[in-house]
Parts: sequence; C-alpha cells; structure tokens
Amino acid sequence: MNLIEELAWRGLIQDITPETEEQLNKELTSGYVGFDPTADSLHIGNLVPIMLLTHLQRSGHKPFALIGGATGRVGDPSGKTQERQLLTTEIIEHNLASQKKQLEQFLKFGDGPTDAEIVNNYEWFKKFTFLDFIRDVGKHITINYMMSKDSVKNRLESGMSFTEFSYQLIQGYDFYYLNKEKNIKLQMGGSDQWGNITTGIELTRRMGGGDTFAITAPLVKKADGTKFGKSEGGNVWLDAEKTSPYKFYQFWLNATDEDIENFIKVFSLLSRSDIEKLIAAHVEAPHLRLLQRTLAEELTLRIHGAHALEMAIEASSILFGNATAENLKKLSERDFLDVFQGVEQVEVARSLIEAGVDIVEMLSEISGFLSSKSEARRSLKENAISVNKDKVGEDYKVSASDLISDAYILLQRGKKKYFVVRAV
RNA sequence: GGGGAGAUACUCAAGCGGCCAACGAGGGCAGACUGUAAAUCUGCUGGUUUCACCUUCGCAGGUUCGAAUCCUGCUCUCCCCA
Repeated sequence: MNLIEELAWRGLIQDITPETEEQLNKELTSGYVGFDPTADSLHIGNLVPIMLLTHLQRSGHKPFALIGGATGRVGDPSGKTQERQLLTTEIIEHNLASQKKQLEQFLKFGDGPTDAEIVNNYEWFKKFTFLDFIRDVGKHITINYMMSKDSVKNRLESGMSFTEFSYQLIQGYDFYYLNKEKNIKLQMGGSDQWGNITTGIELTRRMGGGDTFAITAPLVKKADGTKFGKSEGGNVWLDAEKTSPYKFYQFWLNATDEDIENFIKVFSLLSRSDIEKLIAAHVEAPHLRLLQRTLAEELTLRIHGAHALEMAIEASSILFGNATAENLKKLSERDFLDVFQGVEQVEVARSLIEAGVDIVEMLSEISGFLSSKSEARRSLKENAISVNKDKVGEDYKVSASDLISDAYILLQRGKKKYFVVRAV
C-alpha cells in the first residue's frame, strides 16, 4: 500500500493536488508540515499533521517539520474570525523551543536519506528586508489572487490588518524556499491550510521553482459536533505537565463508540488489517472497549513512555475497577503517589483531620475541591460523594481513620472526578 | 443628525409592582441503567450560620410599606429614515 492509499483509508485526505501520487511513486520525496508556535506545547489536534509526517517517513520519504519562528510573528488568519493578538518575541521563542523538543520524539532523526529534519522559517526571513520581500516575492502574486482565499474573504466584512493579509505570502515563500534549498516538493497540513499551501505552490511556480504538491487532512470531528481535543480542563496537551499521562489516557479511553473507529484510523500506527480485526472484535463485544483501550495505550506509550502508561492503567483500574477502601489502603505510599500523580492534590494540617472534620467543610473550604458549601451539600444530597471509594452522607466526619498510608484521603465526586488530600 | 427597539443567571429566553433567586430551553454537574460508551429516565445548577437570611435582573439615583418590573439620568447594542 503506498502513502496515498494508506492516508486515504485512514480518512486523512481532504484535498490533494493532481499527480501527487505519481510524484511519490517516482522518487524519494521530501515533504513538510508547518507548526504554529501559539502555545508552549503541542496538543492532540497537532497530532494529525504529525501523523502525516510519520506516514510519509514510514512510506520511505523524507519528512521535515517546519516551526514557524517567522510566521508565528505574523499570525495565521486561517479559520479566525477576528484579528489575532500578536505574541511577544520571548513567548514565541519559548514556544518554539518547547515544540521542537516534542516534535523530535515522533520522527526518526539522523543522517539517513529518510531521516527527519526540523527547520525554522525565521532563519530565512530574519535577513529578508521588507523592500526586498515586496519586490522579489510580492510582485509575483496579485492582490486579486490573495483576496480569493477563504481566510481573507471571510474577513472582508469584519476587517483584517495588512499583517495578517500578508500571512499567506510569508508561508507561501516558505514553500518556494524549501523547494529551492532543500528540494522539498510536498507540503501537508490541516484542511484549513489549503489556501496557504496553494499560494505557496502558485508562488513557487511563478518564481521559477519546480513542481510542488500538496495534501491536506480533514479536521478531526466528533460525532456529536463538539470540538475534538477538548476535555473538561480545556485542551488535551502532549506535555505531561499540562495534561497528566493519566488524564491523557483517560481522554482516549472515554471516546464514544461512534468516534473511536475514526480516531484509531487517524492516530494509530497499526496496520489496516490489525485495525480492521480490532473493529470487528469491538462490534462483537463493545463492552470490552477494545478500540478505546488499544488506542489509549498506544498513544500514551508513544507520547509519555512505558512507565507513565503503566501508571495510567493502574490508576484507572483502581479508580474505575471495583476497588474498595481495603484495596486502596493496601497501596504503599509510593504506589499511591504514582497512581495519583495526575490527580489534583492539596495539603491539609494533620491536626485538623485528627480532630475530625465535617465532610462539608472538607469538600469546600478546606480542600477547595468544590467551590462552595452549597455545592458540597448539594453533591452530598445527590449521593455523589465518596471518601476512599465509599459513599458518604451529609453528616459524615473525616477523621484519622480515613487516612491511607497514614497520609492521604481520596475524595471523589461522581465516577470520574477525584481529589487527593494530604495530611501534613 | 432624526425616529424606534432592547440590555435578565454559562448561553438563548420569559417575567412588566408583591406568590421572583426569578418560567422555559440548551449547556453543565450528579443519580439510576450500562461498557469509565451512546440513548433514556430522575434530580441539581447565586451564597450562607439552609424550614430563615443575604447578594443578584446594564450603571447610578428616585417613587413605594414593597421594584427585575414604575420614574429620571448615564453607558452600551440593534433596527429604520436622512
């Protein structure tokens, strides 16, 4: 199966330029994807373009990840309804450095012909003067052409700065430059990048460069129409500091049946036949949630490593299995900490707990787990609160006998929301 | 510049002198059922010292025993005419 066939069955092709497949079959082709330094970590939405690069490399071509030191200074208007706030140079530099480190873990780097490289477009833009740019580059593309792009058209009513209007030209020049200097012939990205990419192709052609090609992937969608990649806490990040491995694992495990088939095709590196077998098995016995488990394990392993995965699984089985207070109390302090590293924690004076604390106080003012006493009472009335996995009522008092490993108390609201109190 | 309409809790949206912490819908949270899924049903969704009290209906004043509801001024939004 060649790259195009592979991407197609995974549902990763939205648009593709003519003869791209012929080009890929003809020779080892270099391709790139650009990353915008808008945050100091990539999130799971960025995983899609990363997968494009991964598949490119696996099918015997050479991937480049471009980090947008220059484009990040301008701001991509694609998909935005309002002018964007400019980021400071320091923030951009910080974000670039963090993203670069993350990108390095997904691809194979080295000196081989298909080994990945990272480039930063600030390198070739920092010495480019404004006059030179509008003479040498701007002359080749008409305003009319630029205005026909959706990213511009959608903003004609509400307004758009010259800065953002210029964006497509900057990104377009990247393609020209990379084609000329690195013999890169393919640009990939999310479907929102189609306009920018085609500007690049057009520019390269008019500036006398070689033939260039493009593939874009559709936006990942959820069946219920809500945005993919958000959990209660906001974005799901690849940085363990921002989204713990446990939460990351749980995110995938909680995918609905409707979505998971699509997700596993997009994000898993398993072969088509393996995935098809898994899907068939899942349809047979959906309650085993085989697809969710497989994908959650694969991705947690790839991004956070074996130890983090083990802990995420263990934490999950303790929190969602039929663990009881007894099971919990058997955990060593170390295991307890490992298991609950991703769960919010707060320190509470030991003397307070030894004296006995009203559950309402504990949930609200003392721990900050719930935002008010009213909310705490409400939850207790709803039978939603557990202490160390045992349901408790409004008159419960937390005392020293609730301490696990003589130090911890596990508070819980509902099935999925946990909070750890540590006695000090 | 002239005329008109409106600003209510996370969002939409009722209410037009006391029965209003404020109908309803969506969203969110929780319970039941399940498979840590979906659908469905149920409850909750300002705060507190919780059978009561306090703060909230654009902002600031006023009328009244009593106002989200009436009056005055201000701010903002939308529509129509020039």
